[in-house]
Amino acid sequence: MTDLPKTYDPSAIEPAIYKLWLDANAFRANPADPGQPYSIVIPPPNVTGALHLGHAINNTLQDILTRVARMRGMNTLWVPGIDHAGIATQAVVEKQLKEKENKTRHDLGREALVARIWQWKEQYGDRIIEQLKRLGSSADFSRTRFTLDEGLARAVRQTFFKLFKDGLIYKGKRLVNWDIHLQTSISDDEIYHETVKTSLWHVKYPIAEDDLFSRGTGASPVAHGRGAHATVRPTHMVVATTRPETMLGDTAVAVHPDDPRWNWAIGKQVRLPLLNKLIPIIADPILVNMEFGSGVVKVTPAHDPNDYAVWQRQKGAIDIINILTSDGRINENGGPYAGLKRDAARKKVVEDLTAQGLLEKEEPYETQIGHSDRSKTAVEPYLSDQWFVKMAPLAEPALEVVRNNKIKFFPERHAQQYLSWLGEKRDWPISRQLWWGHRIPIWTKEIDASATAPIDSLQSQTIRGIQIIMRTVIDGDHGANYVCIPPGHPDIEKEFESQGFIQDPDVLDTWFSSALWPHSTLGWPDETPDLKKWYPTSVLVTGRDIITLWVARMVMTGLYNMGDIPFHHVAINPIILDGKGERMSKSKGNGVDPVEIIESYGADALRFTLTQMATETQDVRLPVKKLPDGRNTSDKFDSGRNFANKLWNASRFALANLAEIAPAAIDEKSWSIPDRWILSRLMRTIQEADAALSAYRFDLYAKACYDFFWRDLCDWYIEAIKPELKPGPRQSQVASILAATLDQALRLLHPMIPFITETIWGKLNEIRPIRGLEGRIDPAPSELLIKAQWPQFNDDLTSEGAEHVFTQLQNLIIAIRNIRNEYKVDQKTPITISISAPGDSGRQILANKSLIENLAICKLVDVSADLPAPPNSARGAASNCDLYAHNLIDSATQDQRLSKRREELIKQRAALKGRMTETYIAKAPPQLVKQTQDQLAEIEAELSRLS
RNA sequence: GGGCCGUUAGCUCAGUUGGCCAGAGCGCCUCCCUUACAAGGAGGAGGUCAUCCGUUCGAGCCGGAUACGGCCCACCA
Repeated sequence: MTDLPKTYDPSAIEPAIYKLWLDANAFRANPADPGQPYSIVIPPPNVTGALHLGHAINNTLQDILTRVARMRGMNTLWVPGIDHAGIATQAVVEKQLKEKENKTRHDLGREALVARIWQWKEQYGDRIIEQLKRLGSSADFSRTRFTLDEGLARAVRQTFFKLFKDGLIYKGKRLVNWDIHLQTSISDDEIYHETVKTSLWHVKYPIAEDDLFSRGTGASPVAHGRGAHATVRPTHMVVATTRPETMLGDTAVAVHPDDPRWNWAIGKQVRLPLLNKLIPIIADPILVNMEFGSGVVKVTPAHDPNDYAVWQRQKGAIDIINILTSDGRINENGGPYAGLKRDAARKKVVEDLTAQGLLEKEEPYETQIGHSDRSKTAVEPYLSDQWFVKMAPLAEPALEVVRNNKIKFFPERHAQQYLSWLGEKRDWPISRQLWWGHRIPIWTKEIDASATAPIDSLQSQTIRGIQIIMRTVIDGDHGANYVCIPPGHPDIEKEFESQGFIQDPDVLDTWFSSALWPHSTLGWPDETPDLKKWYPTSVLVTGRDIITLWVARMVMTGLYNMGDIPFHHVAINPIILDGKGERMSKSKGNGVDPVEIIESYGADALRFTLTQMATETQDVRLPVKKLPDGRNTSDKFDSGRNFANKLWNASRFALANLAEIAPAAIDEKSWSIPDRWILSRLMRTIQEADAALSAYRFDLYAKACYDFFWRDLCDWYIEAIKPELKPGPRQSQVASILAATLDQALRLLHPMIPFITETIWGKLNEIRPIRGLEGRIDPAPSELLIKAQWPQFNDDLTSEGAEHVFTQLQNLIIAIRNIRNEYKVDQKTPITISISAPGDSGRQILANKSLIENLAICKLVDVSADLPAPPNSARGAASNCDLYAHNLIDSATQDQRLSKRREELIKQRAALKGRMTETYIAKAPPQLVKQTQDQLAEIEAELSRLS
C-alpha cells in the first residue's frame, strides 16, 4: 500500500510513528557515538500536576532543537525528568489524606507519609512522561530522572557537604515567612501578595509617668507643628498598625531622630498597653518616615521584617520577643491572650483597647498581604532556626559568566533580571519543615555552654578514611555540635546517632536539588562518560518566571561543583495567556489542556501553532473558547491543523505523480523559470530557517517553512508544473525537482511537525528512494526522517534572476485573475488577453506563455511593445505592462476600475513628489534617488496611458 | 517606589541595520464543491503603526515625555 489515506487523521498515525522511533532507538544517546555533543536538560515539571500549555510550548521548542541537532549529525541528548516539588506535593497529599481519611501527617508519621507520597509520585510521574510522549518528545527516556532519586540524593549530599566544609552553610535565627497551615518556612519567591481590605488601628501608648515631669497641660500632639517647642508635651504616643495583636510582642517604639515633635522623647519609655510593661523609645532614621502618620512606629522585631532589621541594627538596645506558636496561636509571652488564634487575638486586643480608651480611631485600610503560594493562607513573619547558604561567594562568579557573555540569554534583555537578582546576594534559606524532600545531612548534639565564651569553629575529622566536618557553635547560653557526613556512609551516621547526635528533621528547599540538575542528571558526582560528553549543556529553554529561582542557582552550583557553566545559552520562551491577557490556571478555569488539543487537532497541529507563537515578546495571548462540554479550546490551533492537512494533500498529489514517473538524469539546461525559482526559494528558506533557529526565533522558523511550502510550493510551483507532469519532454525534470523539493521540505518541517512528516517520508521512500538533484542537492538516503540529514544550503541554486522574472510573472497572473474576478467571468472560461509590454518583459512573457495561460486561465493573443488598446477591452496593469482583456467591456465596471487605479497613482505620485526635495536629492543615496525618479516616470507613463 | 515588556487591520501577532503603495493567520465580502486539498482555490475590503515633541532628506523602527495595559522586585507602619 503506497498511497496515503485520502483524509489526514492524526490519531491514526501518531501512535504508530512514535513506536517506530522508539523501536529504532532514535532517542537513545550514546556518549561513544561520533559527532559534536549537543545536550539539553528538561526543566523538570512538578510531579504535582498534569502538563499544561506552558509545558507544551516549552517542550515543543526543546524537541525542535533536539531534532535539528540530531539531523545535523550531532551527538544529541535530551534528558527528561520530573521535580519532586517539596511543598506543593506534600500539600496535595496531605490535603487528600485529610479529605479521604480525616488524618493529619502526624497521625500517619514521617515514614508512612513519605511512603504515601512516593505512591502518589509513581502514579502521576508516569502520567507526565506519557504526556511528553504524546507531544512527540524525542527525549532519551532511558535517562529519565527525578529530583529525589538516588543519584540526585548523592549529588545533593555531596554538594551540601562541600558547602558545609567551605563554611558556606550556617544555621541562624531568622525571621522567615511562615506558612501556618503547612507549618513550614517558605522562601520569598513562594509568596504572592494580595490586596486585603482591613483597618488601620491608631493606638495610644502612654508615655511613662516618670518621664513626663516637665510636661505642661496634656495637649494633643496634633497641636504641634514642625519646630514647635515642646513646652507642652503630650501624654501619649499614637502608633498606627494593621496588626494590633502583634503589639504583644512590641519591644520599643521608634521615632525619627530629626523629628522635632518627638526627638525629645528618645531614651524615655512608653507603657505598653494590655501587658502593662515599659518599653524604650528609640531613634531609627531608616524605619521611621517623619512624613507618614504620627511619626511614631511600634517595633515588633519577632513579627515584622522591618522591625527585625531594627533589632539587628540596634543589637542589645531592644529585646526580641516571639509571641506566636508554630500553628499561629499566641504563646505564653502574650500573657492573657495566650492560646488564642491570631484572628481571635486581634479581636480581643481591639476590644480591650477600646474598653480602656486607648484606641484613638479605626479607619478602613487596604494593604498587601503576603500569602503562601501553596496553602493560600496569609504568611506570618516568624522567628525560627533555619539553615542558610551564603550567597556572596557563589553569586559573584555566576554574575561574571553572564556579564562576560559566557552564558547568553535569548532575548538578551532577560539577563538583566538575572543580574539584578543575583547582585543582591541575599542568603538563601534552604531548610523546609517538611518530610517530602532531601533530608538535611546534619547531625546535631546540644552541648553545655554555660561556662564557655562564644565559639564558632569548623573542624575536619577523619573516620576510617572518611572526612567529616564538625562545626561547634556556642553563642551565649546555647551550644551545639553540628556534624555533616558525606553521602554513602550510614555506618558513620549510626555511630554519631549512638553518641546522641540527632539528624536534622528538616528537608532542603526543592530548588536545592533542581539547582544541580544539569550536572547531576549527567552523573555527577561520578565522572561519567555522559558528564564528560555533554557538560556543559548546549541550551536551557525555560520561562522567565524562574530565571532567578532556578537558572541563577544552576549557574552557581554548576560553577561550584563542576568549575564550568551549566549551559551556553538560555532561551526564554513566552508565557501563554488567555484572550484577556490573564495567566491560565485551573482555578480561573481558562486553562487549555494540551492532551485535549492533541486529541482533536493532533500533536503536530498543536506543535505547529505553539511554534508560531514562540515570538520574542514576553507574553502571547491565546483566545480561549469554551466548548459545550465544558472543555476549553482555541481556534488558534486551526492554523496548525490546516497546515498539516495541506502538507498531507500536497504530498498525496506528489506521491501519486512520482509513482508514475521514472527518475531520469538531471538536465539543468532544460530548467524553466519556475524550476529555477522554486529551487532558489528552497535555498533561501533553508537559510532563513538556519538563521531563525540559531537566534531561537522559532516563530520565524515556522513562518519561513509555512510560506515556502504553502505559498511557493503549493500555490505556485505545483500549479505551474501540473501540465508538465503529464507525459512529455519535461516530465522527468519537473518530477525530479518536485521530489527533491518535497524531500527537503519534509526535512525542514520535521523538527516542528514530526509525526506527519515521518509518515509521508516513509511513503516517499517507497515510491522514490533516490530523489536528489545530482551535484546540487545530494542527501544521503535515510530510512527514518528523524535520522535524516538536515538540508544543506547550496548557493549554486539561488538565482536572483529567476526570482525577479517569476515575481513579474506572478504579478501579471494576479492582474489577469483580478480582471476575471471583477468582471465575474466563470473560472472555466478562458479570457482573451493582449499585453503591451516593453521588449524585455515581452520576451519573458512569451517564453512563459503557457504558464500564464494555465495559471490565469486565459489565451494570450498579442504581446508586443506599444500595443494599442483593442476595442471593447477591459484593462489592467502589472509592473510595466498594460493588459487588455478582449470583449469584456462593461463601462460601469471599467470606469470604476480606472478611476480607482488613477486615484491610487495620483496618491503615489504625490507621495513620491513630496519625497523628491532638494535635500533628498543631495543627501539620500543616489540609487534611491534614481529609484524614486524611475517610479515617478512609470507612474506618469501609466497615468498618461489611462487618460 | 525601582525595573522590564507591550500598545501596528475586528482578533492574535510579524515587521531584522530608519528608505519599494506597512505584512501574515483567523474573521469579513464576492465568486468557485476545478481531476492533491471546501481543514481548499481565486479575488477583494480593512491600518492617520496609542498620543505629543525631537533627531533626520526620510521614523512603525532612533531619543525624550505622556497615557493605558501586563509582569517582576521591594513595600509605608
